[in-house]
Amino acid sequence: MVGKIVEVEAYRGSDDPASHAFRGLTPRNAPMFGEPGRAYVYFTYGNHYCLNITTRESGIPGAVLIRAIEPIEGISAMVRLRPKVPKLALTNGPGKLTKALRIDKSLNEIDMTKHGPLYVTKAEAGDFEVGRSTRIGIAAGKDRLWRFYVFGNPYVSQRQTAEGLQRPRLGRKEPERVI
DNA sequence: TCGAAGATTCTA
DNA sequence: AGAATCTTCGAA
Repeated sequence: MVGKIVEVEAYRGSDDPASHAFRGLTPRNAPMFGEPGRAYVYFTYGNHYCLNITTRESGIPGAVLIRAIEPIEGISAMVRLRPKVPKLALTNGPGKLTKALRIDKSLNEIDMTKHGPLYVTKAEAGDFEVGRSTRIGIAAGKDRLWRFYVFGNPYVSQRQTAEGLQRPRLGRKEPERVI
C-alpha cells in the first residue's frame, strides 16, 4: 500500500503543552526522545492508533503526526481494512489511516528512513501550496499554527475551518509517500 | 492503586 | 451533540 502524505502536525517537548513529551520522558513517549526518522505509534481513546515520525536528534523530543494521506496504491487492500468506507474517507484522519494501512504498536520505533514494512520516501509531485492552522484535538498550545496540509487536497481531514486557518503559504516541497 | 484525560471516530 | 473504549500517567 502506498499513499502520499497530505496533512501533518508538529509536536515538540517542554516548550509545547500539547505534546506527549511536555512533562518529560515516559515509557509511551520514549520514541520522541530517541533517534530521528523512527515511528512513534501510540494508542488512544480506546480505539485508535496514531502514527508519528520522530524528527529531532537523540535526547531532544520532537515528532510529526501523520494526519492524512492520499491513497495511491493498494486501495482495495485499504478498503478491506475499512469496509464500506468511501475512498475519500479511507485515510483522512490519524486514526483512519493507521487502520487502513494496518499500522499498530508492533511498528513502534521502526526505522522509517529505510526500506521495510513501513517507511517514507521522496516521490514526484507537482507544485502545491501548503495551508497551515492550529492543531486539532488539543486542549493547550492552541496558539501555534503547527498543522500543515496540502491546500485543496480532498484527502485532508475534514476540519480545515479550524481556528487560525491561514491561506496557503510556504513553498513547494515534495510530499512524501508512506508504504 | 485510582481516577481522569486523551494528538479520535462513529452514530444519532 | 454524545458515546464508545482502554491505555497512560500523575497524584494519592
